[in-house]
Amino acid sequence: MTNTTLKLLAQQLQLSISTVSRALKDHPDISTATKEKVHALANSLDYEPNAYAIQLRTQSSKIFGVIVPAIANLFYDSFIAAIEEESRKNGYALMILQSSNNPENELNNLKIFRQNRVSGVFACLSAHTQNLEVYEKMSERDIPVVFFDIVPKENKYTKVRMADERCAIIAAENIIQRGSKRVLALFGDPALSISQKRKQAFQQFMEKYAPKTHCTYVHTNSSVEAEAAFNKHFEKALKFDTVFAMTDEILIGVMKSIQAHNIKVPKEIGVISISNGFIPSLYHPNISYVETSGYELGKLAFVQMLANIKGGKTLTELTVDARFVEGGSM
Amino acid sequence: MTNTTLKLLAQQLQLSISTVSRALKDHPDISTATKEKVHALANSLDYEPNAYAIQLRTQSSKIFGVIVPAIANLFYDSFIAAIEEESRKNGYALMILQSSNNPENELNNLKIFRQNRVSGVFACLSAHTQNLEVYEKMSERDIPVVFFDIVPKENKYTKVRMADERCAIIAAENIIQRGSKRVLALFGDPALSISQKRKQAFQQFMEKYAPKTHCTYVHTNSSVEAEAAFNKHFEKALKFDTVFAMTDEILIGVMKSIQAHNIKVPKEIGVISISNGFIPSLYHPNISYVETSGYELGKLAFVQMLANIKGGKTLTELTVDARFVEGGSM
DNA sequence: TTAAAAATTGCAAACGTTTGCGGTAAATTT
DNA sequence: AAATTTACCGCAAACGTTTGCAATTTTTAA
Repeated sequence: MTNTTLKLLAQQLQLSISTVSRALKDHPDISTATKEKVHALANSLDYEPNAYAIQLRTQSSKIFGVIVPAIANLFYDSFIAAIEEESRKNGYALMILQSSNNPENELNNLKIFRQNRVSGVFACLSAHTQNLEVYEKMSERDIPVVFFDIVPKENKYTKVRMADERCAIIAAENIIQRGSKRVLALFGDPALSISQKRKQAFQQFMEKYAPKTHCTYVHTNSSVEAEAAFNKHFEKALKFDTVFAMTDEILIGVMKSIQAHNIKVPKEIGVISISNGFIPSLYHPNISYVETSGYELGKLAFVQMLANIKGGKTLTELTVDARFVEGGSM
Repeated sequence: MTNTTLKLLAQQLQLSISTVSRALKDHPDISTATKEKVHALANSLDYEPNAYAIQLRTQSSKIFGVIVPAIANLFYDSFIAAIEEESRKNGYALMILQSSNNPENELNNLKIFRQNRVSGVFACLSAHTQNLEVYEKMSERDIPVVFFDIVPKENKYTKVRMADERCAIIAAENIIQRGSKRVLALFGDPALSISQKRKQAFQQFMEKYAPKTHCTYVHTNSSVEAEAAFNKHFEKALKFDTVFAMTDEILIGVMKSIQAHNIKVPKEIGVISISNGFIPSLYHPNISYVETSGYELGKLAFVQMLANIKGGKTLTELTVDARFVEGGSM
């Protein structure tokens, strides 16, 4: 079956295409009588405007592009869920592509976005992206880019991210409040700025406000590494009374070891992490964590995007605040 | 900056638009000399074909639509990851929308897909969708639909799903092999055909091959309910030696209770579930499970889609096979 | 040398919209 | 009754491609 077009409607109604077009969008030039006729026929014939023709004519699509390292990720998928919701409300659709942390894919994805003339793109840099030229190219094309989570350092870009330092500090506060004497603090890939920021803030805070507390800092790249690290340090005579996990991945490794050794939480050891809340809720007792909500971040990013589109450029770095969520592990 | 178009290239090269167009796609009619010239200029001017113009002209977009109940879901996001990979390989992009299990959203999403003239849609029915007219409308428009996971009953549709009965039977086999005497079997929403299928297959198999084993069947709708159900049944005098969880959600509830009571797995109780593997890997020992891979399902769905597009209609129901993955919980 | 074949390139229509502008008929004002 | 305003509608160009066909030039064959 061939799609119904304005032309078809016009023919059947003995009207011009322009009249039909205007009638469908309630243009004041058109009489109510014809408007009704047009709407009636359009409905019965299931008229659906051709988005491509519209975009070609108006030079503006109603599509946003999104680049994430991986969709299958507890943080990013809640981010995506958030902007998807907002997009729908605002009449946009989403085109989602994953970089798999591969700069080459990132390039290709951007290309697809350009070819589809997206109205804007939400981008999370892949881990080791150095070259930001591609993103410059987007700006030249007047396609706004909102960076999120993993963002470039230069402040000529629009970006939203978690308040990483605050997260680390909130965690440290709670550790101090617990009266911890020996803590094992596990961080992620040391090459990532997110690991650096969190560790630095954490360490500074601890040294300043609890200089007597003994902290051991370890970097791990996976949950398996985290498990091994915890095991190694745990089996030494000096036992930790608290463990801090910078990410869900690390927490998972830690908890496996804790379960394996049948260590009592929080009696024998306190556990605290930074998370969006899903993983901490899987254990008994629930793990206390500092919340970093991908969902909130998504909402914020969307606001930024809209501001960018409507009011020209707005170059700011916004962060979404963190809050402590009490589980039962401290 | 204005986008470079064929017209622009043509002007600069003193060639016709058609020649430039053909040169860029290596049409044999064009001499190598001009081809080179055209490519050179196109490169230096960063020419990107306008996807909308192409689609308008050729009446075929290179976009697939995907509808899932929720993106933030361990199963669906691996499904999405799979078709995203394949799509990229085949020059397609993805437009992903979530229904939030709301038939109204589902309708709107389909509309967006139609307006964007997607080449095909992958659809997972929302839980209580009854009216399949909308999908008929897609077919009328020659837009193939591949259903996945939650699929319609009628077999005039193309669908891929997990081998639900097989999953349940594999689980039952392992339970029997363990020599279980009393098992608690937890299933999901009884309204969903997936729950029905799994339960029926499980029950039949058990009754046939282990009639003496005492099975208690319970339906729960959330992980909290599952936890409560496990608690309730556990606290009765008659203890279970094995528990079966139909989904990750249920497994999560069960495991919380198990941790809370500090029950030893697998010594005091055996645990087995149906899962894609992520959740079972969070516990120590890893939970044994029957694998249902969203990733595999995605690959399969994509093959079906391509077949549909290339070779006209192929109405079949394909299932991806299940396999048992040994953890340490049985 | 001339006719025919092959190699190149260009013309123009079409895809389905939107929109500035001009035109006609009806309604209102003088 | 003439002049002016208002209400309604259509023409035609444009967005950036693709593609059948015709036109031109070059090569080959006779």
